[in-house]
Amino acid sequence: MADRHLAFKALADATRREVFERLAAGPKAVGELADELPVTRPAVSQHLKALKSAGLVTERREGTRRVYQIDPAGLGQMRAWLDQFWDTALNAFQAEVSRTEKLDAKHERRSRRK
Amino acid sequence: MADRHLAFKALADATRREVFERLAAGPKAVGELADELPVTRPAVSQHLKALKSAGLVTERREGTRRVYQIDPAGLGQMRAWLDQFWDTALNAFQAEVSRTEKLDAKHERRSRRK
DNA sequence: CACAACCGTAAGTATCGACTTACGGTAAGC
DNA sequence: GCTTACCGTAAGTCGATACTTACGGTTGTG
Repeated sequence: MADRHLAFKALADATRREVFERLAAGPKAVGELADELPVTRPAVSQHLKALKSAGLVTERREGTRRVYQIDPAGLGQMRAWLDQFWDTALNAFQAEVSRTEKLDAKHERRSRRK
Repeated sequence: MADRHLAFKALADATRREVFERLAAGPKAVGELADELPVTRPAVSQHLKALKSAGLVTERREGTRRVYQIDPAGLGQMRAWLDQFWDTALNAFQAEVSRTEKLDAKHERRSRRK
């Protein structure tokens, strides 16, 4: 659980990302979040459930309230994957650039010859 | 254009992420990608369109073929946002941790008193 | 000038998903 | 105990979207 797929899918929705960003400022209860957002409380509840199963937030009961909080582990894992992916992509990109430059050099020689 | 929303949404789909990851190894044509994947060529074409408008890949015509390639800029922008977000989230998290520790200390004193 | 290779788009379909209202359940205040 | 506050889940609805097949358009090849 809490794989990349769920994390990306969770952050893909605008409202859910909004919820997540508000939580980044500090822990909040469900009702508080719902008051700040243009959706109903159950909608926020469902979004929080998705974020939780993605490993991005944690839940804590505080009396009758449900306080949600960001889980740095989820973000960190996502960031780590993105970093690793960034390396291979950049390498492939630069390899392609140098390959193209060689071709350009050939063309250069050819056009200079005529 | 090419905002975070489009990038996250693009990477949220499993097939599209698969396409993107194959492209990370090096540039490929549409047909090549379709051969390696369990979907038809038009489907791949549509996914590439989404990735392109998200700023994650670039297109290049090579004869009758359409070669797609990763655009490091898109990934970098995404990574930058995640990094910035990571900072604020971690700060809020640690602030919450120290706040909780204070409360725990109070409880500690109280229980030691009885 | 056909012919073939390669591809994007249109159109249709079926599933997914984000939202709502309605309901039930648990903890705090009087 | 009874009410109030706060919340999660169920059920239903409607739009988004990920696929498919069908079609047309452009570029190399004989």
